[in-house]
Amino acid sequence: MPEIRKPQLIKATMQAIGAYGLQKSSVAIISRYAGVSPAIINHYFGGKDGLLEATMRSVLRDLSDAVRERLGETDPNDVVARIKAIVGGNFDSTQLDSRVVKTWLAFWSQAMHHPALFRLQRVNEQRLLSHLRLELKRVLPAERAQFVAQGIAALIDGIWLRGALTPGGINSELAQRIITDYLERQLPPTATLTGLPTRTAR
Amino acid sequence: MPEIRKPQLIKATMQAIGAYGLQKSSVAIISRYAGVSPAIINHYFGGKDGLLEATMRSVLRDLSDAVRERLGETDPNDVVARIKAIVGGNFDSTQLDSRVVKTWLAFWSQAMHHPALFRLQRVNEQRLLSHLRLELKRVLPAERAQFVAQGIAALIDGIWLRGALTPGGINSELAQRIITDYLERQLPPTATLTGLPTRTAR
DNA sequence: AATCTTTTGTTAAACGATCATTTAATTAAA
DNA sequence: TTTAATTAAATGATCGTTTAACAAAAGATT
Repeated sequence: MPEIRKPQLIKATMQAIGAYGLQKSSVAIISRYAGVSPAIINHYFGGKDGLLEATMRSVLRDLSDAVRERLGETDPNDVVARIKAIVGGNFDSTQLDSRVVKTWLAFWSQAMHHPALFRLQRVNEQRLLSHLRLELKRVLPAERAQFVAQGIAALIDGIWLRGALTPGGINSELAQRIITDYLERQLPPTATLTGLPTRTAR
Repeated sequence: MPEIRKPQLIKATMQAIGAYGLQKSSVAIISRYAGVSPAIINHYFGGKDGLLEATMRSVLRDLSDAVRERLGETDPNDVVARIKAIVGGNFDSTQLDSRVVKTWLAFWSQAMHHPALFRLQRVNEQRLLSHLRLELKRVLPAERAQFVAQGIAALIDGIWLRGALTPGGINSELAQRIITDYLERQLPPTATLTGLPTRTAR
């Protein structure tokens, strides 16, 4: 008895949001994408709200997995490489899919009026910040590490947000170039020596 | 015959979005905030969509005015001061109001599925970028100016987006400190001499 | 093995609520 | 007297959810 319906409905939710937006993604439309009856949403998720919350959890987990996987392939002592892994995970191809981007943005604005979603999103934001701060504290004073972590986090979200509005989507390569450039200018000159050669051009 | 209803309804729209979110802001709720009949929305805006578009135009104009006003009080030759003016305008107190922030975010996610709103938001994004690029080109090579402008724009949007999710709201002072720090590290050493003393601590 | 019973998964249909918009009437202004 | 502003009420559509019934699978009893 493998649970086939739940992931099926979550996928259908993202498809619907990608195509129609959250506002117009009724249970009728979502269930049509999944090829099932609308009533089944209540059976498995207790209602539409439960489905939306599960969908958001799924998106958050995908992001978390992408970051964790890249961190796992990184030398634990190479601070620059680890920060690049975190950044790269946030611009992973799975996160750039148009349906995922639209789902993210829809939940972001929805979260402000929905305590359950608000908590989820906030935990996610704090985790990114603490990941970054943890690495930066190895090469910067604590206060400065916090400051730079906020800068990097803002760059990630800002580039992502602006890219969501760009017809061509997010330019992952440019995004990482901007953030790497920021990072290099914030690190003390000695810190970069332990990492890979980071300067790319010019 | 001063047009009293239109601004009244636009204000009511932002109040409703701030309190209930865009999804639950029906014409009934909005008109209740304005103390008028729901039917009047169609009379003045041709429908709910027209009201939403007018509301977004209003928000965009307020931002544009805040930036323009600050630029007007700035020495045309002081590049650093002018960029700080642009940044400061984006973190003007009128833009930090909770209802405005929620309205912004609601429209941002709505824009992806609404061509009229999409165009408005995109024009706004491009204008910020070109303002920044114009100033930066006076102290940096064109290609580099474009690069840094994208960084500053991303920082503005990213800090603003993250602040929207923070219980305490946006920390305007910290926001400007992060961006100023970024700017200083991007400018050639000579360029900062024309501006005010910018280094704050440490 | 075969039949009966129970549980589980699924749906069609109906429900009341709410949605944006239109119509027709009323009030106020010109 | 005409025009403009405003509304109450009605309209049809769509919303999320519930109910009751059906189909399929699993277990239990002969």
